[in-house]
Amino acid sequence: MEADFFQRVFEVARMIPLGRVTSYGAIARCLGSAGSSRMVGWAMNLSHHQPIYVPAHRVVNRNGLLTGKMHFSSPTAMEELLQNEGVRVEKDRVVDFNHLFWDPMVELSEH
DNA sequence: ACGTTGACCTATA
DNA sequence: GTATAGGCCAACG
Repeated sequence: MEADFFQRVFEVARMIPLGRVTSYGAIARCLGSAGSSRMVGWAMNLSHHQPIYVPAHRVVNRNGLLTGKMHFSSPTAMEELLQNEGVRVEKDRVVDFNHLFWDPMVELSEH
C-alpha cells in the first residue's frame, strides 16, 4: 500500500471534513515524512491538475495563515471558500484555528 | 548538470 | 517571546 507521496497527500486532503482545517506538517507527519512538509505544498500545487477535487483551501500552515492563497485562482478565493464552509478568516488567518484544527493522524488513529 | 526557489517545520540561542 | 539556522525533497531556470 505504498502510493506516491503526492497521491497520499491528496487522499488525506480529501479526508478533511468540511469546515475543518489542517496543516502541511500534520499531513507530512501522518505520511511518515515529518520533514517533508514542503513537498505537501508542492502536492497541493499539483492538486489543481488532479482529476479529483482536492480541498487545498482547507490546508494552511502551522500558524493558521493562508500562505497559499496567492496560488489560487484569485487572491481571495481561498478565504472565500473557507468562509463559505463556515470557517471564519480574518487578515488571511483562520480564526480559532486551534479549535478547527483537524489532525489526520489522531482522527484516523481513533477511528 | 548545477544552483536556486519553495503553499513549511523543528530546534537552538 | 523573537531571531536565526538547518533540514527536507522536488521542480524551475
